[in-house]
Amino acid sequence: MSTGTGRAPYGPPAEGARPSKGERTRARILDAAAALFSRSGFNAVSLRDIAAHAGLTHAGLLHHFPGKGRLLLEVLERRDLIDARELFPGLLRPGSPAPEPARRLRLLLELVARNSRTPGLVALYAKVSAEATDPDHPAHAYFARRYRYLRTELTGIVADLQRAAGAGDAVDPGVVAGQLLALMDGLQTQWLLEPEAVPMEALVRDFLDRLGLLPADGAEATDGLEAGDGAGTETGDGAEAGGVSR
Amino acid sequence: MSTGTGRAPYGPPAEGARPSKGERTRARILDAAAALFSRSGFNAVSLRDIAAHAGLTHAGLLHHFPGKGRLLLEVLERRDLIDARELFPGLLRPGSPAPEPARRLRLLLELVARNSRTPGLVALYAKVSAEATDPDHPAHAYFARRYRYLRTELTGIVADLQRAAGAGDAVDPGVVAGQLLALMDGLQTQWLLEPEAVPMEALVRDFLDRLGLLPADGAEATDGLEAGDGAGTETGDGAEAGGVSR
DNA sequence: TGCGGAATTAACCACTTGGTAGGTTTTTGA
DNA sequence: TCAAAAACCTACCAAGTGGTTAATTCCGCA
Repeated sequence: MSTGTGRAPYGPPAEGARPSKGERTRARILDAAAALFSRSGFNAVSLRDIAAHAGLTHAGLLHHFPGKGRLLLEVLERRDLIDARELFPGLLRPGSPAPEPARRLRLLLELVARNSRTPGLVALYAKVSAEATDPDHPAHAYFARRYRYLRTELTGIVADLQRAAGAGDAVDPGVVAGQLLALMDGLQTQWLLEPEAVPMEALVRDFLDRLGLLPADGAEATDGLEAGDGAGTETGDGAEAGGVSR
Repeated sequence: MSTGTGRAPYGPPAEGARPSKGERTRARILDAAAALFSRSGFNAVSLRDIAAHAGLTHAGLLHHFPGKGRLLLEVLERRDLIDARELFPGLLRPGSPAPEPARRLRLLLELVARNSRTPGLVALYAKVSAEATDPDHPAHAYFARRYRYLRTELTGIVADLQRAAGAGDAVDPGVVAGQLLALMDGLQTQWLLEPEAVPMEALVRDFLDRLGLLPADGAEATDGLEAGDGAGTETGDGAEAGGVSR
């Protein structure tokens, strides 16, 4: 969202300087696409809708993105960039200087909490990941890779937490990771249908607690919230979050 | 699937007699719609696709169903009818002669196992429930009602199981029910993307086991499988299952 | 056998879809 | 300042969308 991101199509962001007109439009288009995909999924949204939302023609939009599928992928990737910067550094840069387990757990819970406040992109990931189940879907490979990565990464976190808590390998960390990932996903669908009936964060926290993976607890749980969002600056009109659990 | 279901639109099925031509094509249309919705979701499938699959024109299809949304709802409802007949009798007939808890648990696990063998309708519920998150979606009310019902019903089952296992109320049955429902949902999305990497049934079973809700275990787990499908006779080309967890 | 209603169709409607072609305007950097 | 490049628009395309209408074919029953 907000200010400049990339300089040329798919290129790295320009750091200090004011973004060019093209860069600004590109960002506006991505914002609009994220908002509309969130509301109605991928298939039900037209390029003309998105373009109008961004203040240009759909032909103008296609000057910046080669096609609808590509646009979707860029929306998803940009979200990962903002959201998972800390939690799963390996998703972006394969060389992974992972933070310590306790911190990663806290970041994970913060993410769930943040999702609870932002239906928009939660809906994006929920809808598009379901659509992407179809092997022909433009984001199919993206989501398959994503889940594979998240499962293994989450397995590592769980194993670390078990070790830290002295809980041994009473339960297979891979199993717990798969369950945790599924839990977060499934809760989102329910929560989108009936927000007040599904306290996402509490349910995830309870799940972890029952496994003895939650530290001393207390009031330190969500402190430092919003601290990790960094350079993205979280402007945007629609919403945020959604990045990891879906 | 298979033979006759309703006599008139939305009417009860005719029992013994051979179904009329209209009833037969209606069933064929529902079969085709289920198969195609499963493959690509609701929005991405056209009435012409469905009609062609069923061997008629899309105008002919619209003689039997007043519109696309209605068709979707009937597909979903028919699935519930076949699938949840025993597990959640209250979904169909509000007067609920519920089976005993142990049996319901077994039925639940059987359902998960059956889902693991039938991607088609699992995909249907996964995709459509995600789409239906949108308040304007024709199936929105259906899914909201469905989840509400499943949560309370599952809460009852969990409470019964806790009582039967002597596990007291160590954990809130409502919490467990919500988690269980989410777990089953979330696993389906992952499983559809990468079937071999996600052993759905084992993960659900493990979750329940850790809560002490699984009985003695042993080989009796999936016996009597397929026993409960009853009059629907499970023909159809595409697949089955998917009914409850999504 | 014949008749009435159900089933089905071809043709059409107005509208939307993603994408392209070619020209015009605006930015940008020298 | 000025020209090249990037941005953007109008107009178009072929293909599809859900749905309607009016006519035809078929089925089932008397």
